[in-house]
Amino acid sequence: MPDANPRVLFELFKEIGIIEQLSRALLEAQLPDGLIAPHFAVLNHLMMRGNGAVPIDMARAFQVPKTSMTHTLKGLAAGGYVELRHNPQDGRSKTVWLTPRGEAMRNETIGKLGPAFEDVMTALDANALVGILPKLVELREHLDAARDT
Amino acid sequence: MPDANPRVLFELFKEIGIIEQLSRALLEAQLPDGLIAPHFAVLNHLMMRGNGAVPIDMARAFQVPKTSMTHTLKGLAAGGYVELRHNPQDGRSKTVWLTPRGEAMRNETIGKLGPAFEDVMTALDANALVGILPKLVELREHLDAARDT
DNA sequence: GTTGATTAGTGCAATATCGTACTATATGGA
DNA sequence: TCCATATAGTACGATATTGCACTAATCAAC
Repeated sequence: MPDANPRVLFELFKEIGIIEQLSRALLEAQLPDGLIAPHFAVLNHLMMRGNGAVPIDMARAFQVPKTSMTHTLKGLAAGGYVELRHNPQDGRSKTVWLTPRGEAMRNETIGKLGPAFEDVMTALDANALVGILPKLVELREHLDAARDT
Repeated sequence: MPDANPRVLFELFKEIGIIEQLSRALLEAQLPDGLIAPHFAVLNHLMMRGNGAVPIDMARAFQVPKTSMTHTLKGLAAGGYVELRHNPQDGRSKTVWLTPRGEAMRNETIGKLGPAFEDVMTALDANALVGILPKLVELREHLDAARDT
């Protein structure tokens, strides 16, 4: 009979916290100097979800305050990785656009992570690893829903 | 045939990052004003691993710089949750001791988290959730080992 | 024992996160 | 149209994180 005590959730969250820390370090080791994980997350978001996103929408997607997003975008723009343009639909807001430099950096970073990622996949039984993803998604969705209540 | 492409690791780490963020918010909502997750982690560590730990050892356990540990301990000591004593074994270092106030606060915080944790356990099929823990431990251990190379 | 190298802790500076307050723009109802 | 309310972005201040440099204590080799 498995241990279904809520106490194991502490273990689960502790492991997740450590993995987050280690994977973030792995990513940031590949990023250009001065850029950190949130910068990369924005580039990736623009790439996957479409260029020209509005800052407030990204702040909501990442669940960070809009002031944090302002700061992150300022860093990316200073490095020439994104370009901020006026939003023709709404004079209060802007739109964020990947530059070729930003797109290239994002792709190179992913490429640099390849070997480490392949290491994980071969060392840990890829199928079993992929198998836990749905459960993590479920957990994330539950926490996300509970956040409002 | 499952998707064993290393790309799914991005998904995995992304979910883990979000869960870390949400669970940290859940914890910090229960902590006294001015205390955050690292403070709680120290109290918990002293409780589980034994009172009187040396700061540098905790810094290593949490894989944070020793300056960060100094800062965290200063906050806990200012609130009266821990007490710093000289280390009779080593004049360079100190030892960290839970106060009754610190122990009580840690226990109360865990108590306050109970309902939310039980929600998760009932909503998500506790057995399946517990089942992913070994795989997460494996992943953490692999990343930890790869950190040095 | 003396001395050079190592280690624990902390002050300081640079940057990150985020709450508050403010400005500019947009929206919705009279 | 006009005006009250809401929203997007940012400046600013408080606190967190962390690298560098320094001090004090320890350790190791002689």
